[in-house]
Amino acid sequence: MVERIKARTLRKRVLKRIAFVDVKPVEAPRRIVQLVVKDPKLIEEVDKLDMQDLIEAEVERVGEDLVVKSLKVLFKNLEPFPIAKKEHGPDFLLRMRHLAIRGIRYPKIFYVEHVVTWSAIKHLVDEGRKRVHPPLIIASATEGGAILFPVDRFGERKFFLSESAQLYLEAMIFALGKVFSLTTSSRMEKSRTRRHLAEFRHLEAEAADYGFEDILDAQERLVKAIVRGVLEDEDASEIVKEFRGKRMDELDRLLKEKFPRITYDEAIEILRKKGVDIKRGDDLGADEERILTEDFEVPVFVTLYPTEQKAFYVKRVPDRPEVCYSADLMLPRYGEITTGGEREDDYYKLLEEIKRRGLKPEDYRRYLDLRKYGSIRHSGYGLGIERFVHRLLDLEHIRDATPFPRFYGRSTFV
RNA sequence: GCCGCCGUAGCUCAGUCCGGUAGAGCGCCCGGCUGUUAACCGGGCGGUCCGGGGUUCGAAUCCCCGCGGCGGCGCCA
Repeated sequence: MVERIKARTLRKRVLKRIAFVDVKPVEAPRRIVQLVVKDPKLIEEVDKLDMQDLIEAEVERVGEDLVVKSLKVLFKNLEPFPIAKKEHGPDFLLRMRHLAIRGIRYPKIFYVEHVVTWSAIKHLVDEGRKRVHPPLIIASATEGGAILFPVDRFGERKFFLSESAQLYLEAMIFALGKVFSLTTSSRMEKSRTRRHLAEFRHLEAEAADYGFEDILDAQERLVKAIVRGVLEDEDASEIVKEFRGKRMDELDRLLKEKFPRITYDEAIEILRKKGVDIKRGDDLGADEERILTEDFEVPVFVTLYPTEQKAFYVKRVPDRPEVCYSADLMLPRYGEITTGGEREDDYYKLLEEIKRRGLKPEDYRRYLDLRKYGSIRHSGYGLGIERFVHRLLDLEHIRDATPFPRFYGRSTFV
């Protein structure tokens, strides 16, 4: 049976009387197919092929082989493809990212990212959440930091790129109850680490009538739904196995076991027992997070952080106002993957907290209105898609978890 | 904002400590090979040694400044 195939060449091995060409079919570029060429005239043609030429071939299946019967070059490279089969440095691959994504490794990563994203969205919709579309140009900071990207002169005023949709989601719960958004958040954090991007895909959710425990449960369900979705997808599951090597049991346990929940105070105690010089009130740095999670096999929630360490909008624990209803979900040996909590719903307490932190109440007038005109207990969380993929695939650097990464310290972008 | 490392062929790097006329592998071009799969074997082409200044008879190599890249801290998802 002869079939026609349109494909892009990837590698070739040409011998005297036989040639082999690895190609990626146009309609399924993640698949690598080996074509066998025996006809002397066609071998001559194959010898002239460059990587990434687009060919059309008639092939016949002979046993295991796909034997080429005819060959036509539809698009010929004008110059040799710059990306070789062998090793490249990170800088070169970033400069060439628009071409590198044609390779073997990147398509796998971005396919998994698609499955991760889709599994998350499907889970949230199945749970009754509605997807909403918050703005990306904002007037004032969500968390009051100096990390905002300014939008240069939009009219008279200066605006910024959003670093979180949270404040808008809090408004939207009054329209739709349980909502979520998937937007691009931008943060000018001057971070040069393998888990930071200046621009990342931010999945955020907010729900009316959700308390602190409810939102922890919601985050646990989401993380499990994503992992389940990936494992149930045959291709994605295979890719994850390939990237993670033997460490698949960790994912099986993640699905089966309830995520432990320890308080910040308990985390400090654990660290002290492990010989870390730390006391209550201190920040949990990267080292501390790693040491803390090294004995856990599944993600662990660290809850009830000191109020001073968290944002102004987090609700304080009524009989212990020095701590608040905020939790980070930490992955073993990685660190934070989500942060969530219950929001302060009392107008006067929120106003007082804004003033106490030196923020301007007029910048948060509309946010305060959400409490002024009849509020409700509510909670939410945020998850970084790239971080999830980074950890799921055990990638060296988070910048490989997005096609066109932007991060601090790089002067040019593809 | 802070700490550390690096810049040599299209790509990945050696040569830098201890100054003396530029190297390898891959890619590319040519030739060989009946089953390859990072094919293999032989040959060839290919260089502003990041830029500028200084020391020296002589600088890829030592010193200073600049630019670019990489890792980490803090911050965060």
